Amino acid sequence: MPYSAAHKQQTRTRIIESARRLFNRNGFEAVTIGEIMKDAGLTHGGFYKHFAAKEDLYQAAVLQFICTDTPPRWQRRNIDPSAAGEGIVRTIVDAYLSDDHLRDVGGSCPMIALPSDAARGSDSVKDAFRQVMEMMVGVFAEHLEPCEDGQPARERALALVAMVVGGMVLARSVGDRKLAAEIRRSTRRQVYAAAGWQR
Amino acid sequence: MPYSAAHKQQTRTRIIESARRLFNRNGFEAVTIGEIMKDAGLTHGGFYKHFAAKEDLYQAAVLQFICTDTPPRWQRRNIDPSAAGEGIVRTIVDAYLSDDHLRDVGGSCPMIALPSDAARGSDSVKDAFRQVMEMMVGVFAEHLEPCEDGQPARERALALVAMVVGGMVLARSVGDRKLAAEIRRSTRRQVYAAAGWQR
DNA sequence: TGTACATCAGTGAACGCGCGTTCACTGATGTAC
DNA sequence: TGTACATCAGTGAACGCGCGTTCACTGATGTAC
Repeated sequence: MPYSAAHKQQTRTRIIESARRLFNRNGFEAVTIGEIMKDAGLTHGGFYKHFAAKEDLYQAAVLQFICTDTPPRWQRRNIDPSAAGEGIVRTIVDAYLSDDHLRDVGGSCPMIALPSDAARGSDSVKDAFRQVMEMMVGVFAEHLEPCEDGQPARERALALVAMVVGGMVLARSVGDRKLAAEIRRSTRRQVYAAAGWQR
Repeated sequence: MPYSAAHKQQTRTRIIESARRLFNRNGFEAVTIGEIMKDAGLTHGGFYKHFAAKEDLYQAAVLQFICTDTPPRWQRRNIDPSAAGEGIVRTIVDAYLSDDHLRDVGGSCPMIALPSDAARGSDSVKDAFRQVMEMMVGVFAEHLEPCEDGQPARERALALVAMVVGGMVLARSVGDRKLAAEIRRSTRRQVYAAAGWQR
């Protein structure tokens, strides 16, 4: 067996990483196989040794966000690894709504960078989106204190995720930097109020 | 002057309406000039008598949502025209998060159908997005009761818009109908709680 | 340890195709007389 | 009122271009002896 299985796996991962970054920036349609392969240090023809078709990359690129060993800078810089309990959720919310995340289009969460692309995509892309969302909802629900009014943790987690995703999606779409900052600030305050946190 | 100015204006509007519907369904990139013109009952060559380039349609198509005389069915069926005060906001929120809106991709709000397309678009598309958002924020801020904790009306309006947009964007992206319904339900309850409404 | 071999990841020219845009034209319509 | 004319919205063939995909090939590598 020439070229170890590990070598092929590494190349495949490199292709997916390049694809994720480029898709995040320009969408599924606008990015070409040639661009992805060039970014991965290869030529376009080799693509089909790893994937049957361009579409097969979409799901892999979305899932890469929750499977990667190398989280993007906006996560490393803004998520406090020593946080515990509700602090975990709080530090994730702050990172998610951070200026770093807004600007890091290539490394951003796919729910922010590719929502309308996914909505038009195949069932497999949508399922990848579902997995990303469920992961975030799961972390939120696990660490949020139970609500005194009896609201289920999952319901509250879903609403908080919708809030931060909506805030970032709008901030990215409106263009105006000041307005984008205002949207993120308002969203963060509302999340804090809904979760019963100070400040 | 052959063909009245009104006739040309009508044709132009028809093209924009077709474009808005098709863009909402398939995104800016995937829709062809030929498809749009065919949908408008014309042939592709005539497009350039109305627009200099395909890209010029993007802004017009987004703005059409807030300039049209014929609102989509999910608005007509779910928005109560007799509502007053906070009831106006409540009826808009219910319509926005309705099953009708989720399913009516072609007639949906561009903030739900085209967010990632807009984020990658030109300044003019982003400005159209800003106008759509500001219109919704304006209506919310105008009719929401002032908050006892001193939160500015605009800040609360922005957060509520982020919430309903985020809920719908996620509902459209995950594919699973039941999960989409759960997201919308959780979002609606959180909006109601944040606005201090009953139920 | 050295060598011949088989495998298959990666290369790059070539393919068919459909896109956005152009352009010479056609013919419906408003206007002048 | 009727007719000749000028305008320009709309037509459809044609264009260059770049895409996704294919395919004959090359050559780096692990294995057998």
